[in-house]
Amino acid sequence: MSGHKPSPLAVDIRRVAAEAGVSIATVSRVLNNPSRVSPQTRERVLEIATRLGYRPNPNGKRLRKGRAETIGLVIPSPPGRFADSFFLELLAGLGEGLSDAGLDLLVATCPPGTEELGCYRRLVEGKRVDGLVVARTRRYDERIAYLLAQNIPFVSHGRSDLISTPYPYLDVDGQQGFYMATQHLLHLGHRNIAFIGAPRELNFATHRLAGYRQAMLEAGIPIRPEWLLEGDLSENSGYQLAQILLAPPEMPTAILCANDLMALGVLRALRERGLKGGREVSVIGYDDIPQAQYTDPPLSTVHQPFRDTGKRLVEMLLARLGGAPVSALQEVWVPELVLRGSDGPPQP
Amino acid sequence: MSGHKPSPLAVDIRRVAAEAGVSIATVSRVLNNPSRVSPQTRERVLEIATRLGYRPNPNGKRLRKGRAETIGLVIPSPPGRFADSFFLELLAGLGEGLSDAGLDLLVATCPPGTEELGCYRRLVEGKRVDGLVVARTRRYDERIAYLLAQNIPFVSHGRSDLISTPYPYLDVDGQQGFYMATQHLLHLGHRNIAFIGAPRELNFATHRLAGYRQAMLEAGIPIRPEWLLEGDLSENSGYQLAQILLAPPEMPTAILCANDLMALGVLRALRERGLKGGREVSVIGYDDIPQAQYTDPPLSTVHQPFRDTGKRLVEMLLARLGGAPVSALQEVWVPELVLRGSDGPPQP
DNA sequence: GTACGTGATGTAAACGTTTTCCATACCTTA
DNA sequence: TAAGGTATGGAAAACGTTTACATCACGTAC
Repeated sequence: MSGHKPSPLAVDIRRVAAEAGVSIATVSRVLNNPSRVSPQTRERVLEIATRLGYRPNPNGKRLRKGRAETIGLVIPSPPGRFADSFFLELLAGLGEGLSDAGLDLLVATCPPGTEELGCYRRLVEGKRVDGLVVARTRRYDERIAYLLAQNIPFVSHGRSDLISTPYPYLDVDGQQGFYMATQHLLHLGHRNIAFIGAPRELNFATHRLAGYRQAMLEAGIPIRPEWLLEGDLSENSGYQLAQILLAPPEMPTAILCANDLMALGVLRALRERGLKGGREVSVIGYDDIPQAQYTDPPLSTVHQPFRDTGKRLVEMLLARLGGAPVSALQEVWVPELVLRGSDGPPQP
Repeated sequence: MSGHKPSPLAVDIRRVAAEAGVSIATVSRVLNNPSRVSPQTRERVLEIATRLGYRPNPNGKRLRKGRAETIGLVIPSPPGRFADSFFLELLAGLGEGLSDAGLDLLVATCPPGTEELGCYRRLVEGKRVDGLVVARTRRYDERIAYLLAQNIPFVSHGRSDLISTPYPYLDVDGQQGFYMATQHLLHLGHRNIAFIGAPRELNFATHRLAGYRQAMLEAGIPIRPEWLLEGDLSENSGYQLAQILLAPPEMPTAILCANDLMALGVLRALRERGLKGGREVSVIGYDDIPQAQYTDPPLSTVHQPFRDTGKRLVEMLLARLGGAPVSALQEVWVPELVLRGSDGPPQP
């Protein structure tokens, strides 16, 4: 019992050619290299092709061209998937540009126990993709090292510090972002500013921390080690760490969080203690996730334009596939500090 | 300036055959139909194939077999993308089963302005996928109608009411879920239960509403029209509608929300008015998104096993591709009511 | 001893494109 | 008018598989 039969009359290039009274070569040329064929026949073939609803079979094309006409994105295994909206926005941005270029987007999620690199191997060594987008870069990123070694085109969202060979990336400058955020708090008069960071192996963790450090250093304010914590980017983690920070004897007057989710947790902890974010304690997050507008108080944060990022990443990858040199494909964007209600001058 | 060169020595089936001293047909058989070849040669070929790291070129295979070896998922355009974690969990579940089966997952996101059906057309008429997963079904779902008409295998997450031809689906019974939730509230003594629903065209909206209606009917409690609202599933929408419900003269003692995000909004509205969820007003959501555990109070809700759903959807789709009859591929799961802190007996 | 099934392998065709090479006809130019 | 360039289109090879069919050797049954 066969579940489905293939479409009754597959209309292939032969059919179009026959109908138009030309060779298949001509039909192919009309579609891929229109200038190589006379206007009259071009029109005729085109008309017939659309009338018949002809769509070149992608597999034939791919085989002949030796390309997959597909780019890949590997989504890390979900235990540790803390940024849902990030990936979906990115996906949306990627998809948009790709379908315009006639490319497909292959998404692989590596199963929980699996080595992430294995997913990449499968995709590139199995010739399933022409290029890749690498997200959530780590400080030393073996994925990037691997792709460089294989000499396969890719672009990375975020840099990887400890890799010497240049490669294309698009990064939003987390250092700058948190430099601005910290400076803002300093200008408001804060001196006791705590920092809840991200896991060290993630590259942006280092950058955001560096921004905080730089601002504090410039202001001549020493950083208390007990106010320098590291969370796992989950809401709950922010909540837990806030408990530590808010315990006596001395509380910070402001808390900087490496992402919004943790900031949400901090706000929850404040609320439970009857403290109001933005009054007793200022809180600033990073990412500007959708919920950030609706917290109580609305969360001040550093905005990342994920969607635009995705779109640009596609452009860069396309350029790379087209042979553009790496040096032209390294961008660092400056993020924007979005002040809502969760920051304010310190209580006297 | 070419961005990258293809791998220096592509190892194809010919190479393996030559190395093993057999014909390419034999190599192919070893990989696809091992019983057709003698144990000795099978071993030898296998050994050589792995030593050389041979991977059949997917495009050759796909062309010959006339299949895409890919299944598709269309993610709706993000304005209106209210369930981030839903799609990512689903993706994770799908991906897991698929890579085991050697299939790829093609994800298309239709650009904001675009007709969603167009994405489906592109995928199936362009022969880019062998099958599809349809998510977030609508009451009359043109996508399902289209796929049925095209006779292309698919499974749907959720049913579509107004389509007569049977098709494979996996649904979590929202009616049952909210029937249980409402009954629970009734048992607690609530009589004034409001309902914030989802947009009517979404199929689960109808189901969840029906569960509420059924329980109220059985209890002999008339439903007040002013307590029957419809939101857009966003957190903010829940917040706005709660303002209406909480306005004098008379407030409901419990509010049922068609999804957790809106329930979060309701909790926020309560908080702002100094009311405590679960004491003054009970709130129950639907979905059990990650944040639900961490709200204040923790949100009582109806749990949907998205990940398992994704895994099962793949199994069903595979079965369908293998020719299983539709009648064996229709499942309705019973969800689980998860009681946390946001429900309780009504205030006297 | 001939005929025949059977198991193992090879040959070659096909899948649907793109692209290289040729052939033809035309136009230009000396 | 001959020579050579240019525009146009066709024939055929190639991309890397899978699979229908042919071949061959061998054991078995009569």
